[in-house]
Amino acid sequence: MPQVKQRENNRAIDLLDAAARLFADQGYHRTTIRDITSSVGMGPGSSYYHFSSKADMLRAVYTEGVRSVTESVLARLADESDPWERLALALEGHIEAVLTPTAYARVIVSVLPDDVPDVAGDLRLLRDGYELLWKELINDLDALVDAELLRLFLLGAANATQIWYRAGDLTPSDIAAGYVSFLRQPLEQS
Amino acid sequence: MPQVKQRENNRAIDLLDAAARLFADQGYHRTTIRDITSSVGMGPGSSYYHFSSKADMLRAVYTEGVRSVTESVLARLADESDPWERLALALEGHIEAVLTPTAYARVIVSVLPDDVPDVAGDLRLLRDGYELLWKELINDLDALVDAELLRLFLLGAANATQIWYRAGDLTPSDIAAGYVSFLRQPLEQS
DNA sequence: GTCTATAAGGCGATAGAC
DNA sequence: GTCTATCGCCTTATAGAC
Repeated sequence: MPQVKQRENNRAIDLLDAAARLFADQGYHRTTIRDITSSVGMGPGSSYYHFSSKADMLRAVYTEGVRSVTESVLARLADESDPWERLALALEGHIEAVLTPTAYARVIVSVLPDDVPDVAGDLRLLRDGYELLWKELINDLDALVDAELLRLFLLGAANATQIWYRAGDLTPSDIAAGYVSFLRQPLEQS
Repeated sequence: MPQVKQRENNRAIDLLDAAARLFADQGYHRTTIRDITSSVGMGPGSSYYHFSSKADMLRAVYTEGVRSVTESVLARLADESDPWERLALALEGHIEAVLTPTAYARVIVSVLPDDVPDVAGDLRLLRDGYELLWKELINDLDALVDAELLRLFLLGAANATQIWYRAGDLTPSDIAAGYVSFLRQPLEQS
């Protein structure tokens, strides 16, 4: 399997950039190999020099998506030790990655593993690895609730931003701060 | 446009049942007309007597999905006046509809309007109508927060259950109760 | 109302020239 | 490494028999 060779002046990266954008914008099935190659000025058959199949391109996009969102979240956590502040920072990193037009991480939200049976197992493993990070963040809150349900609640809401968000309204940072405050403060007036 | 004729012994309904199930399970694009017709014992061309196109079937499924989830939510609200209890009941109705294998409402979550440009406008109108109900429910809380963001937060998390839920764990009712309690009570120990 | 056969086009992937 | 041409398959939708 011809993987992406870093550091080389490599057109494979151009292909992946285009694939990530198109997969996120149109979905995997509606995106054709011709869409991807033509958007980087290649002929229809040329992508097969770099990737063995369309599903192989998705796997490469997913891998880079998980790597970059993990890096982005961890970078924000470096200098913070308060668990609730850490949660807010992580959420900000996650939402920003999920909403940034050029970010590969968009695809790990918009394309579900089951959408592409050929590589579903690989995609699920990548997702699962990333979610370990979130299990830790939630556990560190020591909240007296079902930690797993809380994680699914928060991450579900965070990923759903991709469906309704349109630039110009709130910033990803506003959304993250709002979401954490919903949980942190009691909303009920008593 | 040959719409579904109620009260008649009509195989169109069999087709819609199959289409709803397949669209929700596999997505719209991966589901073929042959999948749908063969699962009700019809030949490939016969669906065109009842529906003018595949997108037309999706529109019919969406319409019934919105109608039934609205009905299900409103039924639960009939005898309750406390705004937080109403929210919990509505969420339970919504999540149950979104998770029940035979419910058409699954499709309004799993198939996004933009997935099918041909009928995207119609689908968006149907969704918007349903969301009015939720704007009311959230406003009635009189919570001192951005009501629109709170609605998107809660509904986003509720719809995301469809991705991770597997029967046998929690019930839809457990999930709804948990989600509302996360918002209602302060999670932070101070 | 449903069937079979087929039209018309798009798809992923391959082959061989350059 | 990229091109063009094409294979083989699958798709939605239509036509006409029954």
